Amino acid sequence: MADRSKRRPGETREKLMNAALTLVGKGRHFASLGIREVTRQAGVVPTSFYRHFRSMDDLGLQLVDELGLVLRRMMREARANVLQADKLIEESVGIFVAHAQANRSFFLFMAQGLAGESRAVQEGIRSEMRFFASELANDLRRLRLMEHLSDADLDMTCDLVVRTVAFSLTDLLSISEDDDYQIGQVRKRTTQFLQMIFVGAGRWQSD
Amino acid sequence: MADRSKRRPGETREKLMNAALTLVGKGRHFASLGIREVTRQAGVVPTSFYRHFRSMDDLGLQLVDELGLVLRRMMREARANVLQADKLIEESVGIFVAHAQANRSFFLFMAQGLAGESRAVQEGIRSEMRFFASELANDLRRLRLMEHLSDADLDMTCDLVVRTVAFSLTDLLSISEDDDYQIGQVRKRTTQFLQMIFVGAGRWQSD
DNA sequence: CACATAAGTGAACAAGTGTACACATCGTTA
DNA sequence: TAACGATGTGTACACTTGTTCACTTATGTG
Repeated sequence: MADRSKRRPGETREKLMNAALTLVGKGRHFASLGIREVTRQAGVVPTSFYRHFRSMDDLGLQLVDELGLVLRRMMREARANVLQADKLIEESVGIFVAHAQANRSFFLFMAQGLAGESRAVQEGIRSEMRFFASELANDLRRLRLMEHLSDADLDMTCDLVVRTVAFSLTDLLSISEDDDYQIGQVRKRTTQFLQMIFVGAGRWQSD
Repeated sequence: MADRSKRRPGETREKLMNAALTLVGKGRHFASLGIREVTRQAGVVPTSFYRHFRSMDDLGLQLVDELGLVLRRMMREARANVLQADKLIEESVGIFVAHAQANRSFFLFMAQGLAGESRAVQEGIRSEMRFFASELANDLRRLRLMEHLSDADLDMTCDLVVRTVAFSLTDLLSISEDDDYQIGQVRKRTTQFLQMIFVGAGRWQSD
């Protein structure tokens, strides 16, 4: 009757995950979403939900996995575009901001999840951030930057950088999607933050 | 019948706000709380809710106001106890951690609200953080610290400091309330972050 | 092709939800 | 004391919610 097209495997699963993201993108908080609401948004009958997810928390966990892919794509692009260490910070922040705009709902979900309801989602996001930080540390080593820092101190620095950027996310996501002026402000300020951190790291010595 | 005691003005109002905080303290997300749920936890009939709040968002806003008081108390204590600039950072972080532990639910609410559902609550918390940062800038000026920084750069630094501390909140709140070792780790790491930032600020020069 | 399995559907139910209304009770002020 | 406004209560209604069950339909493998 309503099957106007053949069934693609995993299609409904995607539809459900996208539906959740869409609702988050519309300003809703993930923790307040219900199964029926999501299925409705996806144009699917409530029962279908259980074919793919055990609960909303489960859906959240699978979203975290996809979030990981988004972050990896972002890193790859950053590595490709940031060739010389000259404008390193400025360009990286630019790429980050661009990705945050392009995948707004995803990053909203991430920001929400950090203080979210599900312990598992929280831990998943935290883990993605740790991975991101460790990759950043690798890159800095590869570029022969901050060579005077011990491994532990470099990790600490990268952790601080990632946190700072993550916090900028909440700024970015709380302003209008196409307020270019404000977006520019956030980018500028974030760049300054990172510059200050790296100045500190440059002079850092363990005691 | 059930009025075993005389009515104190605003008693139910407090009970409702405390109930919401209690639920948040138990791991629930504020955005997922319902009116009935809160009134049940408060031991009050659902209708009473409307005598004090227009909606859940409204309750959230009033919680933000109280949060402001908590923060101000914390600042006052910090100012009283941090006499010499010597161990300034370490002691301040200590006081912060202690307050976060003592008012766990409040700070949980704050961390949630930063990426929360209600625009108004979000803005309220953001505003509290701005105030906090500006007070910090005042204190640093008063202590004759970072005198080489322009007002704008000092503001920027303090903003970064407050963000960093706020992010540590999510670390702190995601670990067990009485895992003293982990708490110590967070305190240590946060202290390092701030030290690195201040090293950067010490060498900072506008360009 | 046949068949097992995965994916989607619709109806149903008990429980929970927000909100409205009319009424009771308290504290205060005239 | 009388009357009033603020606060608390009980009942009711129309929805929404999560989950279950039995059923149909598509897909891929032997």
